[in-house]
This record gives sequence, structure tokens and C-alpha cells, in this order.
Amino acid sequence: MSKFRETAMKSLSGDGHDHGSCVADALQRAEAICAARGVRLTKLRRHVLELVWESGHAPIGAYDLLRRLDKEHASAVPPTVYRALDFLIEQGLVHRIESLKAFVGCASPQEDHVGQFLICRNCGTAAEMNDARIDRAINKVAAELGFVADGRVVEVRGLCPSCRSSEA
Amino acid sequence: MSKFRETAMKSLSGDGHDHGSCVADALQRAEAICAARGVRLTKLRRHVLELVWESGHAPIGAYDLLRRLDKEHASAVPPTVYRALDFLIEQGLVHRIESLKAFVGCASPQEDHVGQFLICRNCGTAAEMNDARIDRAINKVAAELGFVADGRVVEVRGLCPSCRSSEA
DNA sequence: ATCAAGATGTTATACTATAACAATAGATCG
DNA sequence: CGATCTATTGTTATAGTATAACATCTTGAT
Repeated sequence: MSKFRETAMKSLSGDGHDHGSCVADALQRAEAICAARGVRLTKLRRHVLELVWESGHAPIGAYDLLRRLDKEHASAVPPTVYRALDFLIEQGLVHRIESLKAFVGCASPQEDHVGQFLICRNCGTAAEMNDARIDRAINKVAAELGFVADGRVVEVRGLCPSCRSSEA
Repeated sequence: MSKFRETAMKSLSGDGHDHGSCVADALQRAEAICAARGVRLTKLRRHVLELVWESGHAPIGAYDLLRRLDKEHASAVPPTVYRALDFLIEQGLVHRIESLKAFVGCASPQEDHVGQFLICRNCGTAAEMNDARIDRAINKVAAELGFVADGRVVEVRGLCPSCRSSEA
């Protein structure tokens, strides 16, 4: 498996990883993190997180989540899903991909990280880089301009290894 | 003036630059670029570009542009401004700031660049970095993962020098 | 059991963006 | 010059994203 897929998956439906356990792992990690922090991963929030992960490793829109959610949750409306997403983002369990208006599960919610993504324009998979070199380069340039950075959006669009080979 | 402001302005209302001529310069450059390319910077497109620049160096939303536009353009509706913005973005004269859903004039429309921004969360000013070191760092990490990058969104939120000193 | 805080339900609406087709204006060629 | 073709703009309608505001319910603490 390519490093890209590994990075996207960190454990690993598409090209062969056991996405079921991938989802299960993410949920278990989330449980642990929320328990440790004394915040409540309620049934609803857990369900939304599960749906985010079940999208594969491709970001999913809030209204897509909503359509899937209300199959088992009749009262679901936009604020239902947005509130859950707000919580999940605040806890670092989910990231919003600005350039896609969509949400994706965080690959490493315990680590300090800033959300740097490689997004394949063919298959939609988003891999989280969180590479310190990129962060350092950004901080350096910002510092040269006297700017104090406290939030970053790094989203790179392109072709992932497997889509590249199947296209060529 | 700080390097940040200089970078934001490149010629140079807020802390002293002649924003009028800043706008005028941008429009003149745009005229020249469009003429050279054989594309039409129509009255409408030019007006939208002017409004973008008149926002200072802070990104402005499409509907804000619309409200300003229809003071002198009675028939303006959303598609009017979105189409003009599409053209301007395509020509590299305007960038969309994904994290703000807003648009800003490009500081250096002739140069090859990719749109890296420092955005002050206090005053809203966006400075375009376009620093090759950041780009190289991103390409390097992407390459290590076998990913071919063809589009980048780099938006850094924080405090610009002058807002930092007036806050502290 | 009561109470306070947090979480969810509910309704309505704001904001962002585009589809689809009609009308008009500019360029090009005979 | 006028026909014609294409790009641009006009117009109407609607899709898609996100939040405000207030009501109700659940949970956990005392």
C-alpha cells in the first residue's frame, strides 16, 4: 500500500484495508479521549463521528451526514448535525476541509497537530500530513513579517498514487 | 510600516498608505494583463475588481460586493457578481479565501504564485506570502507520499504586527 | 428530590452559490 | 454594411451551507 493510503488510513475498504476496524478504532480512541477530558461523547455525537468515519477517508458534507443520520434519528435537522460537528471539531476529533465544505475524521486526535491535508481530486481521499517541516516553513515566513500565527489551513489538491497510476 | 503591511499592500488607508493609488494601480495592472491576454475586462468585471480592492486589504464576501455593486448597477443579482468573480479568479486577479468565504485582490497577478495568506483575526487584513519555501516544503512532503500536487490552499490565521502591539 | 448546566428538539431564517434559459453586445467574415 | 457566431449579461428560480433563538429534556451534583 502506498504511503499516501497509509497516511490516510493509519491502520487500514478501498485498496484493501479493514475499514470496519478502522472506524471502530477511531470510535474507541474518541471514547477514551472524551472520558479522559471529562466531556460527553453522547450517543448522537458518537453516531455523527461514526458516520464521518464511515465515509471512508473522504470528507463528507454536513447535509450528507444529515441524510444518513435521520435514518436512525427521526428528529435530525441541520442544527443537530452542526452541533455535533462543533463538538467533535472542538475536541480535535474531526476537521473541516474548508476548500470542500466537508468534514473528515482526524487521524491522530491525541497528537498536537494543525490539519494539513492532501486531497485527491479523483477519489476524494484526504490524507492528513501534519508535517512539522511545513509548519516550520509557515511559521518562519510569518515571523519574518511579524505575524503571530495561531491557526492554519493547509489543503493541497492533486492526485494520489493509486489514482495517478490508474489514470496514466 | 511593518513588513506585513508592506506585503499586504505592495505599494501601499489603514496605517498610512495611499490606498486610492493602490486601487488605481491594481486596476491598471489588470487592464494591461487582460489586454495582453486578449480577454475582456468589461465594465462590470472592472467594477467588481474595483470593489474588491476598495475593501482595503481585507477579504470581502460576494454578497457584500453585491450590495455595493447595485448602487450603480440596478440589475445586479448573485450571478452577476459570481460570474465576474469567476472571471477575475480565472485570470489570477482575485483569490478566494476559503476559510472566510471571501475574496481579495491578488497582490502580484503576473507572478506565478499559489495563494498563501496571512489573515489577521483582528483587523481582517490578508497579506499574500507566496513564499517558495512553504511551497517547497509542501511539495516535498507530498512527493514523499507519492502525491502530485496541483492546487494549494494555505491560509494562516493570527495577529498582524500592528494589531499585536495595540492589543498587548 | 431539587436544581443547575449541558445537550437536544424545533422552527425559522440567514447566507453562499449555481442552474437554466433569455436577451444583448462585440467580434468576425463575407 | 449586415449576417452571424460567440461571449457577456440579464432574469428567475432554486440548491446548498450554516446559524439564531427559544423550548424541552437529560444528566449529574448537592
